[in-house]
Amino acid sequence: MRDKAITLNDIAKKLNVSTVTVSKALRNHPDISIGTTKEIKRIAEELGYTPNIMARNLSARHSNTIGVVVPKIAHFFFGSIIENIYDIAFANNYEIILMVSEEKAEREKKHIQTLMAMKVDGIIISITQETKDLEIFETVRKRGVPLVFIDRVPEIQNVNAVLINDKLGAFKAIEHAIKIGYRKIGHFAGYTDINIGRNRMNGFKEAMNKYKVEINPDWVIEGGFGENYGYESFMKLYKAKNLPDLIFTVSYPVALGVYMAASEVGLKIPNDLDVICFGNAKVQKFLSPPLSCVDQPTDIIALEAMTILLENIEKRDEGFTPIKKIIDTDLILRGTCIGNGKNHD
Amino acid sequence: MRDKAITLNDIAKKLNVSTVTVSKALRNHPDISIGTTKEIKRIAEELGYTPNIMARNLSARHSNTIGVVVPKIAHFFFGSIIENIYDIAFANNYEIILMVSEEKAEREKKHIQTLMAMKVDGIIISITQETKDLEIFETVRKRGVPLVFIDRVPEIQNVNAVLINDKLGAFKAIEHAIKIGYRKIGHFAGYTDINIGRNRMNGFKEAMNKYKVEINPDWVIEGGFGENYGYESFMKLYKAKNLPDLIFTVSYPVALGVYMAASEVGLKIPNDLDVICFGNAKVQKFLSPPLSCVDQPTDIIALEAMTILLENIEKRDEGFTPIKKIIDTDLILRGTCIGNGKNHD
DNA sequence: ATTACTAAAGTAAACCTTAAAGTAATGTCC
DNA sequence: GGACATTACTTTAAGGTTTACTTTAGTAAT
Repeated sequence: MRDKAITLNDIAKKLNVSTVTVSKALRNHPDISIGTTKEIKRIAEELGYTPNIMARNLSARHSNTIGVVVPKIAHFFFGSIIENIYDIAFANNYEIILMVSEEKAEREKKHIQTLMAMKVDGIIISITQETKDLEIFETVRKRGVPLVFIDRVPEIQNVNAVLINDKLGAFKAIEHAIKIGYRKIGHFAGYTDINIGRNRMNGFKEAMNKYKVEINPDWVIEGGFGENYGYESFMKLYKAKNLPDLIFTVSYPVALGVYMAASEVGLKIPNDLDVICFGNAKVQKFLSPPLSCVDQPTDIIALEAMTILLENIEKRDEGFTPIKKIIDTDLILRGTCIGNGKNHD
Repeated sequence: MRDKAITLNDIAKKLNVSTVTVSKALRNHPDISIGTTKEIKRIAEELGYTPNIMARNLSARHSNTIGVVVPKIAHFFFGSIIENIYDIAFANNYEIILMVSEEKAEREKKHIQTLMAMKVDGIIISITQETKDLEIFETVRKRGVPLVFIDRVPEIQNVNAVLINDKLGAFKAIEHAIKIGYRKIGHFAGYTDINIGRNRMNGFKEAMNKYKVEINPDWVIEGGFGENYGYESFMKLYKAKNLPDLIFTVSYPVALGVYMAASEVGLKIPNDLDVICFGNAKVQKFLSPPLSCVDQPTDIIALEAMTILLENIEKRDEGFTPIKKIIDTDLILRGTCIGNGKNHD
């Protein structure tokens, strides 16, 4: 059934030259005369030769491949970052091996091991919300595999990281909310075990403290980054008849959960309850009402991460000092948190 | 800087056994005694051995890897399918190499070549909207690489394909629209060069014909699957003061473009203009109004595709007869196209 | 005519793993 | 006690490519 793949050797035999000559010719090596090179390329084309990348990589001891590990993929933030990473990789002649951890630390660890076994030239990773065991990252470092964290970073020093200014972003959102009159502000905070959750929480607190607005602990709920968590947290407060006027959510899906819950119980956003979230997705402007948010520029994150990684790969034998980039956010105001809610009774 | 990676040989030397003994021991081969196996595993662990997958694959002449090529990734439909494919692959001990063609045929071709060079065991692909040159697929077939098309399929016979029943899905939507009273129905049809566009168009026409509703050619516009195309098509009709009462869009992003344009010019959906689309995304229920649609079950598509592919891989040397699966759709009615628009003046 | 160099190739070895075949020591059976 | 199995290894070779080194023939310089 399966045609045996054409190898350098097949071409060599056909032309009565050595394998190495063919290998060199196809790579335009000056050792080989122009005539021979042409002839070899002609035959290679004719036979439909494609190099065996596994053999090439084994010989070259690297793979021209970058591993990317993300917790989720059917999610605008990661989808968009990944797409940008692919573009840059493609332009630089790298292949991407994408792994999806599904927010599971164990799976993440396995993926990283696989990537190292595949001899990827470098790794870009955004860790799961439950990643606690940091040994694997130490192993990566020991092996000298260039590594860049994006967005979600574990508590280790001296690593490359491209981060969002989560604290300032959250601060800006809450500051704005207070300025337009809100006082009863809640925060659905995701996991504060992880940097993004923790820093957004800190930004929230800092703004509240700065403007001397009391934080009601009932309104600050931790749990996760997904829709269901937004839904459940809302319902918990609703059943307790203890809703704030504005909820600041740690992510866009959490806000979506709130939207869904609110519509289910007949509360109107932004009039009965207002929402603003961290994280921007294309569709937010199509929601009812359009959801205001703190925007994280995914293209810049991807570009910075790839730039650092490619540089590290190039200089891998010299060693390098870790780079930490912190990307600023913009507050995007749409149909929520703009002063038409309960702050204006 | 970089620790040289530990190989089988390093372990072998340390224990004064042969490389092959180590290789066998680590794979629990019965040739090796329990004691030796234990000892070898202990040392392997101690040294932090990870197998070199490239060497293993070169030796095994396959890669335990599946290539996936999609036109887009930051898009709910593909994101969701990919996520499902990853899950199934992970459960079956396969790695996924994901390539994103960005709707560019040339890039797609290059990706497929790369995947073959990487000796992937099989390929799942959804082609770009501009793919015309089918030679590359013939090459894949010749090389005996198992291949499954999903959703978007080129015009070739005897290939594996998992398709949506696009025609019937579109028919159902239009039939429903006519039954609730719509007569002035337009269709933003994407590209009809490709099966999904063509079949949805056919379903549209068939329903219109069956119920003897006239098709106004001005309202049937081709162009693409993205938001901008929905936006522009709408604006074209709006400026010509020639809008239908209902627009059936070929994709969910196109509908989003219509939403955006409509809100920009101050038209209310569904009252001034109604919309229904092909394709479901999680967020549609959060739109204003919630967008009704023809649902494509991404989990089933992924499962069917992977099932066919894995079977093909297993039986690759025996040859196999191509399988074509056609997945049925459901009409999901939310806040649009439910009989509260212009059909009811 | 000898040395020195260059162009265009070839040979050997390495990358790391695995399958297949071989070996030596021990055990089993009638 | 000779034929045959079994156990626990080892050796050899193969997978396809590349890098480093060597060879050969021809040209140029002295």
